[in-house]
Amino acid sequence: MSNSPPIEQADRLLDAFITPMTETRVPIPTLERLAIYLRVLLDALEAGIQTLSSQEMEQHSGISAAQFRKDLSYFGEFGKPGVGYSVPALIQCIEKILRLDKEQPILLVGAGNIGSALVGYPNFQAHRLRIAAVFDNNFVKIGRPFGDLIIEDIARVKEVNASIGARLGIIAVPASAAQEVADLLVEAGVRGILNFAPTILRVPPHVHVRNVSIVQELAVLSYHVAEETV
Amino acid sequence: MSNSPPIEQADRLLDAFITPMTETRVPIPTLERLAIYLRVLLDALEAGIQTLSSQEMEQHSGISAAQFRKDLSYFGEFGKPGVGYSVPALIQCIEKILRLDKEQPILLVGAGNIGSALVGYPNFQAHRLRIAAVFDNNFVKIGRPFGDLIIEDIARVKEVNASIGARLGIIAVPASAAQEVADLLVEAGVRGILNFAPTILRVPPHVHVRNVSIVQELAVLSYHVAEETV
DNA sequence: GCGGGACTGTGAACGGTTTCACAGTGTGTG
DNA sequence: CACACACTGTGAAACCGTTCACAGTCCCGC
Repeated sequence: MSNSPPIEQADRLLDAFITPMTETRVPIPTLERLAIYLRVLLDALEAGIQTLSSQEMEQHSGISAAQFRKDLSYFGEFGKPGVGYSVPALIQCIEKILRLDKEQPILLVGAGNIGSALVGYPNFQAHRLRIAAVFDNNFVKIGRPFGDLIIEDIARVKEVNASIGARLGIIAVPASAAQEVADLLVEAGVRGILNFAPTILRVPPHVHVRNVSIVQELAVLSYHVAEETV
Repeated sequence: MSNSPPIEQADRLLDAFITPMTETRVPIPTLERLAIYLRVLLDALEAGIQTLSSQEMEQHSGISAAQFRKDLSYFGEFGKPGVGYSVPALIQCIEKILRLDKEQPILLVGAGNIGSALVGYPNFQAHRLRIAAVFDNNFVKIGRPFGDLIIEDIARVKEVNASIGARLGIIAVPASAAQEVADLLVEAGVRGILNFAPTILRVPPHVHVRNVSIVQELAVLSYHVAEETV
């Protein structure tokens, strides 16, 4: 897998994440930024850039150079003083940290509009995120094709995931059904849920939930655009 | 418009937002939570609940009672000691704070999968968010119907918005076109942009941008689901 | 092989949010 | 009318994340 010039550095880097450094919890904002760095790095790679300094990262990502270095310091040492960061090596490191180095199967629940947008989403592939199965509770939809997949009965989610082994799930159903779906996903072994439904999900402590709320985002913007008028 | 029991209180509350209290900037996390409170309150209203304490809000929203009270304190005093908060009155207040009390027209750019999901999104209506026009640059799509609307040429966005007067825009186009679209939106008078494209947009300081990145969300979850395995 | 320049990694200072704890206030009851 | 109760609103403390600034390291040229 990739014999980029600085082999030994790459190996050193790839091992780094194994040691979770100290016992320090990694701040969630840091994880979110990691994904941004990765995007910039992938663009840089495409542009043929081999090396990047934290200064240059600041220009491309809008995140301060100090922040970038601090974020990486939670996981190890990835740069060379006087030079910067090897683009391909750092990509591999961040991918490994975020577990995007191996394909991540994902269960999608809800074969509606949002679900359609997700299965057709082109950016998943670059990050090895793959929607491995689609579920719905509408018997009219069950059995129909959906992208490359066939819509399955949500009642069978545990059964289906026994062979897939996905740890991530996406809930794209109406709010009224979301909690029920969450319970089924958890029972099927899912540990991380991306929730598009406007509800607070109750899940066991070992399950992580992230909510995507378009209305919430627009509400914050709505406040800001008016603020400046007053 | 609603003559709920505590009329005089409602009026007192509605005036409160006019005074931006002190010069204190409202924290963005507070604004984000405001939208969550609003959702809980609307659910409560539907369930016929007239009064809510900060304790009950904590149970329904997952946000601590102290946080809830502190958040509201940025805008005024909305509760009655010993009783709690009037649900209908507080709904009106938060709507007014977030400028969701009057219809907010929104320009949508990108008539693809995400765009489809957005025009069909049922939750917008409850918050008086309305997609007032849809644009694309693909001449095959221009002129076609899209939900209740007709897809217009992105080149005409300024012209079209002269009559709509929207201050909010949504970018749902590929990353390669996002910056160009952002520039056009800003020129058309948009002050707040919700960006679905995986790029950092450069905009003038008076324009607010919020990014929605599904990949980023999944990346954070991906980290967490693996973390607990080690 | 040595010196200068460039850039990283990180402890310490800073600033902003969240949490705490309690004083203040309205309500209902006897 | 007075007391007990319930709950709010808010200064102060605690916590966390960001920013700063510099010591340490590496590379390159001479």
